[in-house]
Amino acid sequence: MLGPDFYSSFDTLNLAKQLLGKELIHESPYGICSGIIVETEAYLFNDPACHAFNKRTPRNEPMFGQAGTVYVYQIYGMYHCFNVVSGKTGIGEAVLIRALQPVQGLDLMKKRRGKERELDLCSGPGKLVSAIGIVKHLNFHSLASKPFYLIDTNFEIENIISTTRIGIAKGKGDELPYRFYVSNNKYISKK
DNA sequence: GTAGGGATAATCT
DNA sequence: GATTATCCCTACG
Repeated sequence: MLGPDFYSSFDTLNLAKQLLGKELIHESPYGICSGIIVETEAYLFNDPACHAFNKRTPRNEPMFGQAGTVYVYQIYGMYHCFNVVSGKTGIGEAVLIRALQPVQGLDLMKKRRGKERELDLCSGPGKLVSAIGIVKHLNFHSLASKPFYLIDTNFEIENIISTTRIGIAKGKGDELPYRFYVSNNKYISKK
């Protein structure tokens, strides 16, 4: 299991890249699901798209905690997104996990998602949250402990592609190259 | 296979 | 009252 020092050893942009190739594991009461992280986005404190850009509020409070804290929030009234808090404690920054390559618990993921194709399980931030059973309850959880944590792997990464982020309004940080994904991986959310 | 739009509610102003 | 770090279905070629 990756410990607290892993998350605090990098600034937010570098952590976003370091998270690629790590295996995210959730041991829920219904079973274990996991996947390799293949796509991330960084959100910095001085970045208009960051939830913590304006000020500290009840919703973004986890972002100001220790690096490695879980930040889960609801979006569009129906979906949840999962972030890994990054940077120094007291500064609101985080890395959005956008896609996984499924590894363990495929049957449970298919059941939770109501989809059969592997490509439809974790190829988007809302999808992967649903697939591996992340719930609002895990907000503020530390990824350095069970039941929700990361491990290192031997996953081979040829190259990391850096592009602009998905779903950001024009003029609100849409031009920043803060999206990262594993090249030639078919499980990413989109090209 | 791809483009367009509707669903749906917490959060903040 | 506006906004939103999304997903899925439908229509069309």
